[in-house]
Amino acid sequence: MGRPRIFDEDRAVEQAMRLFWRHGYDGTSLRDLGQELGLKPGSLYAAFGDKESLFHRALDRYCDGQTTGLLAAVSAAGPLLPRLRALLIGIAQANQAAQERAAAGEPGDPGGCLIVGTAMDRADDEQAMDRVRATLERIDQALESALLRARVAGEIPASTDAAAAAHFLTTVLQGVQVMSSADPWHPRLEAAIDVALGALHANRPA
Amino acid sequence: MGRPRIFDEDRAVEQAMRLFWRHGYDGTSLRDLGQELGLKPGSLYAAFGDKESLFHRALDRYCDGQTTGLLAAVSAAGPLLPRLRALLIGIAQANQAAQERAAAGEPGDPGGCLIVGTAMDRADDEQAMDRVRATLERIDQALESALLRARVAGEIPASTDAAAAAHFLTTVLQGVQVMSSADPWHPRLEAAIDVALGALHANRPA
DNA sequence: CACGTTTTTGAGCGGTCGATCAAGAAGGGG
DNA sequence: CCCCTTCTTGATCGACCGCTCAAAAACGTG
Repeated sequence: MGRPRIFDEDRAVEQAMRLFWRHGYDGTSLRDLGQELGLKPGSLYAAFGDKESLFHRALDRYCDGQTTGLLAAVSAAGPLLPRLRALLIGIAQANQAAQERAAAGEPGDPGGCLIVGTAMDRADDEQAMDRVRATLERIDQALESALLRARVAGEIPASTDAAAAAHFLTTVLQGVQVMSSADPWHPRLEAAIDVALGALHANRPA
Repeated sequence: MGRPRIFDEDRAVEQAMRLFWRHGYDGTSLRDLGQELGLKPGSLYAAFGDKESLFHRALDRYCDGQTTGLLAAVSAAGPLLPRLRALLIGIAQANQAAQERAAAGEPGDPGGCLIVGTAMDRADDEQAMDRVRATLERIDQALESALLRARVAGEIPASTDAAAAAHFLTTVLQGVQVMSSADPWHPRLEAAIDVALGALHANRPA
């Protein structure tokens, strides 16, 4: 009973996520959100509570999307290292494309990374930081299990410390996010990625 | 002639830098700045122009400080790799200490990195992004020349591509900033750093 | 077709934002 | 000592912030 909702809650969270992704938490006002989502303040508050709660839901969605994409890219069949290479270069290319789109005023996914941005300017939002940490942990574990499989397959040396290598890759992944957000695509980043993956080929006990 | 200034402009920029560093651009209001710097709005505007100009000066100071510290750490005498290891672990420890200080409400340097934060949420501030890119470039070049010296000294293989390795290290450095901002210190990050530096020892042509 | 229930709507709350400006205070040059 | 210049001060501007709420609208139900 009662008047039915006119908007799709999932879709609204998705749009809110893109706004927060593009403009950050402080840079996204409730009026921006209301306009983009087609919701007046009253509906927005009835549906999501306050701005922080909506941000947390948007961040959750972003984290889910990122981990899902990474899991798919990493857990597919076949050699792991070429897929890792494609993944890292894909991040750089996505950021380059976003930057060109922004310069041309075209729509599309924002550049940068909401996880990195949240870690940088919402350090005292405990709930958000918990989500960031959990997501980095999931990425780490996905990479570790993929590395274990690659080790069994003989793709990387049997002496490889999979946990250390996984955390290394997670770190490189965040670094690539930062570098490619700051700098438009540069072939050197590709070379840097190859150095990173070469560390896995060549990883040996000290 | 005229009334002399009662505040030290350099010191004011330094304090502004710390505020922007800790709270980000949007999270730092002119009232915060005025209170911390002991300046009323009129003086602030007469001395620095608008908020964006003051931010650019603060960002410049931050970048100068970072590159100076890195140059000192990297261009000293002796083996390079141990110094790189100390540098990267020092970043992680500084972030851990800042996080503990923040939790205890004590003063001190903020955690995180203003360069990474700027890259994330001021992507369309061209002047700021130029400064970020230039700083990353300087870091890159400092690392490259240090690697060239280490190559001559036989510390790393003669076949090492110094430019690629330098960009790799710059990328890892940004990744360490992100990881250690998100997660309190974890021994695994140390292991990841060792994997990264192992890539230099073992770096070989493909 | 009324009724109760839920959602939508839009005005508007107190507060803060970045920025401005006139008036007063504090120096140096004549 | 007075004047001109510069800096400081504090009130204040319009705009926007996150947020609230009463009234209107749109359903299921009796």
